[in-house]
Amino acid sequence: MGYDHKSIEKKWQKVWDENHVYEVKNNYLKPKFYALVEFPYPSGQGLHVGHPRPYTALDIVARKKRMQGFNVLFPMGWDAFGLPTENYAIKNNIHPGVVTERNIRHFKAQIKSLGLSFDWTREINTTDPNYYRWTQWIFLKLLENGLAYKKEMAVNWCTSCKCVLANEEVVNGVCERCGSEVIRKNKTQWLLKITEYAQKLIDGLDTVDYIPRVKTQQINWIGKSTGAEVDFDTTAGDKIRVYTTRPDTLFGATYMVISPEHPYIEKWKNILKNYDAAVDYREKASRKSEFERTEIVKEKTGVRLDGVMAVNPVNGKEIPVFVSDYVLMSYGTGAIMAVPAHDERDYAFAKEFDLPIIEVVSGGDVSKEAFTDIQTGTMCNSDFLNGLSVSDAKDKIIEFLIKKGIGERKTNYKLRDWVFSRQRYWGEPIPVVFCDKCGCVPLPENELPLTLPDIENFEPTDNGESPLSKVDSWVNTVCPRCGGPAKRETDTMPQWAGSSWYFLRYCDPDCDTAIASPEALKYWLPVDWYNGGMEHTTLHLLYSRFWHRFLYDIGVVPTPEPYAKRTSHGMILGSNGEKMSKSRGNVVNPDDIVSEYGADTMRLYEMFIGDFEKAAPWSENGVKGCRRFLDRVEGMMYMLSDENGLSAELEGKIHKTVKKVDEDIERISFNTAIAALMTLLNDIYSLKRITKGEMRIYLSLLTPFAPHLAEELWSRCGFEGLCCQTAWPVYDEAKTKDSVIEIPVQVCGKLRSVIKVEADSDKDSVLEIAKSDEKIAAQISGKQIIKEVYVPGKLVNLVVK
RNA sequence: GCGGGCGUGGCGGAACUGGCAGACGCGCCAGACUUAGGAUCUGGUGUCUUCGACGUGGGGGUUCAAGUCCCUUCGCCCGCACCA
Repeated sequence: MGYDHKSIEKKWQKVWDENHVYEVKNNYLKPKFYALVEFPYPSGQGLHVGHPRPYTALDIVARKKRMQGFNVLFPMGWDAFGLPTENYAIKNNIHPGVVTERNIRHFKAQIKSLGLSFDWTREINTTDPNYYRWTQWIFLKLLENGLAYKKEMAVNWCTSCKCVLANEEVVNGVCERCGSEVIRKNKTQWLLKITEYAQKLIDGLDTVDYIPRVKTQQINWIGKSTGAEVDFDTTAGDKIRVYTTRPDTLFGATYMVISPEHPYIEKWKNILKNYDAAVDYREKASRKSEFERTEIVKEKTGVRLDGVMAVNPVNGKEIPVFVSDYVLMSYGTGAIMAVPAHDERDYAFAKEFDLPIIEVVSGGDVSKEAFTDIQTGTMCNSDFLNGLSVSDAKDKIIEFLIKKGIGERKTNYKLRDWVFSRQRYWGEPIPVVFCDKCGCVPLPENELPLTLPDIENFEPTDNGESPLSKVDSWVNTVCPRCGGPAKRETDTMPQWAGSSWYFLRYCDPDCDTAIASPEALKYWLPVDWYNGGMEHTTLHLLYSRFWHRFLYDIGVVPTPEPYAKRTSHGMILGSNGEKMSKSRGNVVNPDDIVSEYGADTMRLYEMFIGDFEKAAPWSENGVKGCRRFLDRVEGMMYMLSDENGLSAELEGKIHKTVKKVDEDIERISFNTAIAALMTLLNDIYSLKRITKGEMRIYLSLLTPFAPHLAEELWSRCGFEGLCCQTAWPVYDEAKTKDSVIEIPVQVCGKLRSVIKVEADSDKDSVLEIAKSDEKIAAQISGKQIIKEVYVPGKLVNLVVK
């Protein structure tokens, strides 16, 4: 039963292709609209039902904007470097390039079957040397501007992937990709100074339209805090600097804590009576993985350094110095002043080690717990700060510290620099060489792209070197500066490199003189609407904003921010409400749905499934319901009259529906837009008649959601041109309003009746009609009306006694 | 612990600035057409003690009026997690 989706969908996809209807030219005279979805990683598993959800959503937006006369850029490509492909290649002994090509072919066929209006002439692939040439170019620019550097550091090391991970890639102490244990390991790594952009990345959020949870998550991740750095003298005759957000509590500092990795342990080697214990503690801490170290939050451990004391600069008191792993070397100065009365961690530590707790902000009960409220407290036991509020005390103490030359204001960020090296084969080679004479030398731009050598064995080495290190002919080269022998960098870039700027390449994908021509960038940027997963908020989204802002600062791109608007879709779960996975056996293959019900049904269902931003469980019955709707749409063909105008019965409803669908698409409410189309269809079915004029509008509204069927019916109605190229319907606000409206009438807030009134009636006449209504009269008879409420066009409420 | 979000029929979910709670779809019930129905069409469908009352996790409040605002409490999801 129903229409033949297979032949219809194939037929119209061919027509669209042959007529190049979705291809877009850089026509700088037309108003532009740039709609973007995150390009997929072409995995071996093929398309997941989760992929079409954001794709269809922005396809609807793109189609609507196109119909509204915009020059719409809606591109697609492949984020194709990455570990799973490489691991698959190792296991099956196939070149990752071959695997990638095969996966892309499969993905592309699947995506194409959905009838998405991507401009495939702009398809890009991050593993294409003509693409990664420019990824490498951006790296050289970062290097040139001092934003890329090499450093030996403790890194997150995935024991299974044998590879370094960025902080953002470690989730609950395990590798985000494979779930294996992540340990700390010292390695020399490339890093990018994203921290230098921390403030710009926060400030930029004020200028863009992102859904609030994306903004707050980025702000929290960057983690700005303000306070002061303060120098404490020590009995060793040197100074130790701490960072604190609460300089106001300085009088309450009763001990100091330094991180186990703090260099002063070595510096004080000869004066410490328990140096061995400190070193032992440091060893133990270093052997803990990140996971273990953060898991044991309950108990505080540490070692008191014997032989050295710090001196509180405001009262001259000597206070003990501890080593504890609750202080991190990588944040602030790696040392803190501990104020147990007003910090929960210090409080717990002080209780554990039986240290004095001195209240310096009154308002709480420090014998029970730390008092951390900065709004209500008043300073006490603090000499010249006594009686001040916390914020006034902060200003005053900082002034004091500055005057004495023992401290200054300081802002810190939790954000760390981006670890940019990966010891793997399948990534962009980092375009630098190491020369004995000249050190690290960047490749000249005209030597880009530095292509990956074709190799046989992609197995990572056990010593943590990239597989590239085994290719002597590639590694050994000449120094571009002195011509002497040099060795290439063998680490490659992380997967996030190629995706940090791909939206720029779409603007001008074949440009071979720049990442894209300045004209194209000026025209298309910023991306008007970018949709993607929440899981990329602190990874891809932040990284790409960083690169973009950098490119703006050096004059390569015309806008400080890459994306004007960011939305995010929810996950599609299995029908049991759990995440889809092979092990749970609840996976739905999009190909099966397209084959059995058609692409239009698939699209419609994923848009109708629920709130676009929330997770929603799959329901085969829901799919069937959407297919039933489309069959009923097709059924309208048998009710078609020859009239061209709008019938009196439907005119108002049609204008309302146009308005509703239009507005709902803009506010990401696709499910209610579809509901409006269903309601209108039900109205048409009750009339059993539809005019050609009505059909024309109906199909125009439907085509962004179900483009194949809309196109088919458009042609069967004999309408000119293509449905997807027709103008988006315009509604008349006046016609969305009814002349006679229904007004609910309440008595004492309880609904008692509904009356019909002229829409422009005044308060008195509405109240009169209401009171004369039979049911209302019965309710109010013999009672005194003490209040009459009329909300124009909404309701009447009579309060009686 | 901190930050963000959520809690509405049997289910997915509507309800935009407080103004008819439950749109639309699924499921279910009844009827029609049928040899048949897991197809289609038509009608019904929040709950109950059904001319009425009660209903948006629980309790309290503001208001003529509360799913929506305020306080409080319980439960769930997501993010961060010793960041001084």
